[in-house]
Amino acid sequence: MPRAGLSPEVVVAEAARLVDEVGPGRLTLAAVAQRFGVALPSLYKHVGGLEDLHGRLALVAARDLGTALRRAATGKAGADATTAVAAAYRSYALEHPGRYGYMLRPRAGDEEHTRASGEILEVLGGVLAGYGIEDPGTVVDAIRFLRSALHGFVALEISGGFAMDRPVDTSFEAAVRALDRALRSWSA
Amino acid sequence: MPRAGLSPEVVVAEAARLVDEVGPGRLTLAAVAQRFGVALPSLYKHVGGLEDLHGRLALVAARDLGTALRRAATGKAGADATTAVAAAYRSYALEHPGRYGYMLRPRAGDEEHTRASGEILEVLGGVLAGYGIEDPGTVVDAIRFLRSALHGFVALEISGGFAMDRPVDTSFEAAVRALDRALRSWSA
DNA sequence: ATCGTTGGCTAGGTGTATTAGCTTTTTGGC
DNA sequence: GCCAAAAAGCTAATACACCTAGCCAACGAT
Repeated sequence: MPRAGLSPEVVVAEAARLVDEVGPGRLTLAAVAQRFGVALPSLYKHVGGLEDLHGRLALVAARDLGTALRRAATGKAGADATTAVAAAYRSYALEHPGRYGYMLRPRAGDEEHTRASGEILEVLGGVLAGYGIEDPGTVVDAIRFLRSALHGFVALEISGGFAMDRPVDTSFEAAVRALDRALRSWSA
Repeated sequence: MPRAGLSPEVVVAEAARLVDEVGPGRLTLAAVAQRFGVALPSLYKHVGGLEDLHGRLALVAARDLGTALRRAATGKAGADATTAVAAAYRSYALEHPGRYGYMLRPRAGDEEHTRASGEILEVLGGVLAGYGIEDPGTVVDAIRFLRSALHGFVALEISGGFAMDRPVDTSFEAAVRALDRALRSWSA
């Protein structure tokens, strides 16, 4: 019985790769086990079950997206920052559609996920600072608006919701410009 | 063996009610059958299976949302139309979170769903007309932007993504105003 | 070398989806 | 009204998937 060298991290990473291929909702422990050439129950030595795995994917997605956004935002401000962060957001979601789909479904009371989400919000807040949006309440509104537009766009794109005959890239650029205008006039 | 009086419509309607209670992803044929006091396989006389049921829910959601938006938009233009349509969109999604979650996952090649989605897009296009956005390509971009923002907002709200300490209603109003500004300056 | 811990395994139970085939009810033509 | 055909329910059986329990081999520290 040679060992497969599993660990929680390895299992989650492979599950993330798998779910990006097959799509969210089609992730099964059976398939993950098969990838490792291991019997299904062996996975329970590393993760708590399917729900637990979902939650871990949510964490991975939130963390990775957060760092991607952070990278994209550094050294930029205003429209540049908006464009860069939006592009990074979309890239991550399109390259990792499976894990992205789990990002919003963390395990109940997952402190790490809360922190990872906070990182994302902080980056978005930083973008807003470049527009002079500072009032605490207003910042929350603007963050939610920005996040809604980005999430909505990529969610629709991933699910094939953009069927009309126009390049999605073009529409995304237009959306980013629209966001920029909305943020510039936020105080109005 | 008295009959239960099932039909495709009745089954789908009950499934829609159920999924709004338990949440998308927790819909099972077993639970639907139990609601009717009927054995599970009996459902197969009316729907083609779980996947088929999902697709039918997608159709119901798209149709009902479309008519709700149409009602909200009639007799309004500009910011009024935007506000009314946005409110109707959010209301439908919050009142029917389960079926809303299936709206974007129609059965492959579902012609009726395409038509129902077209109705939604048409209403949104009508809103844009009030802003003088007429160029065909530009209209598509604006529709996608509007839809992204609305979908993103309610998707985040339904999944509990708005955890910060500020009323979601307030943020939604701010988002609608931002959308209005972005649309007013669309040609810029 | 050994002993405890860890990481695999098999076996078994539960729940869901699905198909096959049977029976009863309803219905429609005569 | 009767009787055949269709429709709508059923039970039985299969196929997966998740999960738990408990066994045994491999590894690592002493």
